[in-house]
Amino acid sequence: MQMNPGAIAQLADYFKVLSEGNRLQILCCLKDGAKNVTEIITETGLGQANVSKHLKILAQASIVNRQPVGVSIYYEIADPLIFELCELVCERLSVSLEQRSQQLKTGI
Amino acid sequence: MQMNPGAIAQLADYFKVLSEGNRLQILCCLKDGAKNVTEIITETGLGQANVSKHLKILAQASIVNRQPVGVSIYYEIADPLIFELCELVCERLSVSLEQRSQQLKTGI
DNA sequence: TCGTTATATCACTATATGGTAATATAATCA
DNA sequence: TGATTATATTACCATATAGTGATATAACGA
Repeated sequence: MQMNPGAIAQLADYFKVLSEGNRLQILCCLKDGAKNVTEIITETGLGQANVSKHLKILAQASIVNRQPVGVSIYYEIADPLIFELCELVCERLSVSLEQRSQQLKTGI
Repeated sequence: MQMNPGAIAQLADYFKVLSEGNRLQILCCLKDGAKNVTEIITETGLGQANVSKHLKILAQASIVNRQPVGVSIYYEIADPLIFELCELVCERLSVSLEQRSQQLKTGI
C-alpha cells in the first residue's frame, strides 16, 4: 500500500492536533455542548492565554466551531470523529494494559 | 464527560506517535508485511539513522514488533488499529475537501 | 467617549522533536 | 581474530511547540 505524500502530511497534521493532552482536555470539555472561553478555563483549570492558543489551533483545524455571542465566544465540536478515534484508542490501550497484567501474572 | 488525566496523557502519546509524516510512511511501508531496516530505507528513501530512530519510537509504543534474523532486524506491524484510524481520518478529510469544493462552487 | 469584561495575540522562555554525520554495537564468516 | 555488513546510538543543530505575563482587540453599557 502506498499513500501519497500529501495525504500522509494531512494525516500527520490531524493526529498532531490531537497529540497534546491539554487540547484533548479542552475537547472533552466541549463534548457535552458549546461553551465559552471562560467556562472552558474554569472547567479545565488552564490559563486564559493558553486556552485561547489551543482553541485557535482547534478552530483552524476545523475541529471546533467558533461562534461570537456578545462579548463571549462560544466554541463547539465540529468534528465528532475525534471522539470515535479516542474511544478506539482507549479500547486498544485498555486491552494492552490487560495483556500486560496477564503477563505479569503468568510470569512470561 | 470527564476523562482522567492519565488516560488523556496516554491518548496524547498514542496520537503523538502517529503525528509525524515519516513515521506514518514507515508504517505504510510495513502494511504488506514484515521488512528489515534496509528494505524500509530503500522503500522510504529516508536516512538509516533516521529510520532507526523512528523504528525505536514505534517499537517502544508497541506499534511494531522487532524480530532479529541474523544480522538483520525485521519489523512488522503489531497494532493494526493504526490503519483503521488512518482510514477513518482519510475519509473525514476527503469529505471535508468535498465540502470545501462545493462551497467554492456555490460561492458561499 | 470611557470603563469594564471577555478574548486574542505577542514576545519570551523552556522543552521537545526531527534529521544528520559519526561512531558504537551486533551478527556473521573466513 | 579481524573484516564485513546491518543496525542502533550519540551528539549536535535547527526548528517546532507549549505555557506564561503582558498587552492588544472586541463588545457592550453608562
